[in-house]
Amino acid sequence: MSIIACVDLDYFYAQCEEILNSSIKDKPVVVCIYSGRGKEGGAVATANYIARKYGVKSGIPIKTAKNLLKDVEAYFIPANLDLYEKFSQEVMNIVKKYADVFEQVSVDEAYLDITKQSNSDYKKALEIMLRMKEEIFQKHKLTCTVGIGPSKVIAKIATDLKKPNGIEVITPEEIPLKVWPLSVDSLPGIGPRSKKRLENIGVKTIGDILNADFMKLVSIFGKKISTYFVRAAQGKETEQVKETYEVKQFSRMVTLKNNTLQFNEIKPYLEQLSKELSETLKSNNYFAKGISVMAVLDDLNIISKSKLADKPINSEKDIYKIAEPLLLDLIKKSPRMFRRLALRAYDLISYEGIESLERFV
DNA sequence: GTATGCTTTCGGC
DNA sequence: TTACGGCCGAAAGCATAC
Repeated sequence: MSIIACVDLDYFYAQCEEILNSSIKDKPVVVCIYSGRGKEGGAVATANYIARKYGVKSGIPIKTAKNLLKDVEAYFIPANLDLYEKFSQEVMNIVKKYADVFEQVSVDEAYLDITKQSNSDYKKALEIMLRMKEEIFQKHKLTCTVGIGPSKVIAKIATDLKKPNGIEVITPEEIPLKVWPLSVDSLPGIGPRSKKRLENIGVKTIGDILNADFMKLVSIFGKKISTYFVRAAQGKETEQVKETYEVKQFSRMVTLKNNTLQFNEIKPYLEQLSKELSETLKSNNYFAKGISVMAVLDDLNIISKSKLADKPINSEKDIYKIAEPLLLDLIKKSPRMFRRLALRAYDLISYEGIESLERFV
């Protein structure tokens, strides 16, 4: 039987800032991404748990956060993503050592297959993960939360139960007790929409999924998703921990100074994004075949248009040449003004891939 | 009808 | 009362080929 661990670095961006300046850590810390629109335009990336007690959380406008914290001393810090990336790499290098197979899924989260290390023994698995937590804290003064279970989904759910700075084991035998009473949206993949649809057929908890009429689930969600729900609820979904995590896309995004639908006003932003995206591709040794232009409208709805190039590209000029007609198309069909603009490169090919391709030509 | 591949939208962090 | 980032992966939606 597999034993999987999920490692989640606690309130990561804000914790990095606390480590950098320990004098702030007894106060609310809010890490912000400023848009450049007015002094306080922008959104909250994340906040420490003290700030969360006041209702501050990821995604809310910075102004809202300031209002929630107006009566207390609090720190609002602009995000320093490069710094967090560096912290992440150092910590993940420690985490890696404790895994048979290691998969990083985001800057602050990783899955570990620890079946062999633990000899399929949950008690041993707990000891190993406690040692890992200890090493991370000793070396970086950084806390994380670890969930351990028979599958990725159960490990993830275990993590969510003990945040922050916790550790939780859910053995297969404990799933009925610890997992089935939880609300359906504790299951990764079930958001507000699916939750509502499940509620309509009387399914409120994860355990309810297993008592529901399977054909009814299939009629609502289709066979594939319904099967996932059931397997995941049983702790029997078997998604593997994948060693190599290959990047699939790069994107760059900017908030316009003013909302507009004028091509002449938007053009300089597209040129800038083309330049930045080209630099990102080149510095990571990639070419892209697919280019997509995306606009966030003034009502925050998103429209996008994409196209495959005839050949892999990575120069600013080639990217812009594909992107400009896409932008003109979007402007033509947009029902509203643009607020933000993004440029994405997908269908990536690494330099090595190109070379091996050329050998066949 | 099903498989496949591409485009567009959604949602997590 | 409102206020609103910048990424990413993948699902959903759609077209085409057999």
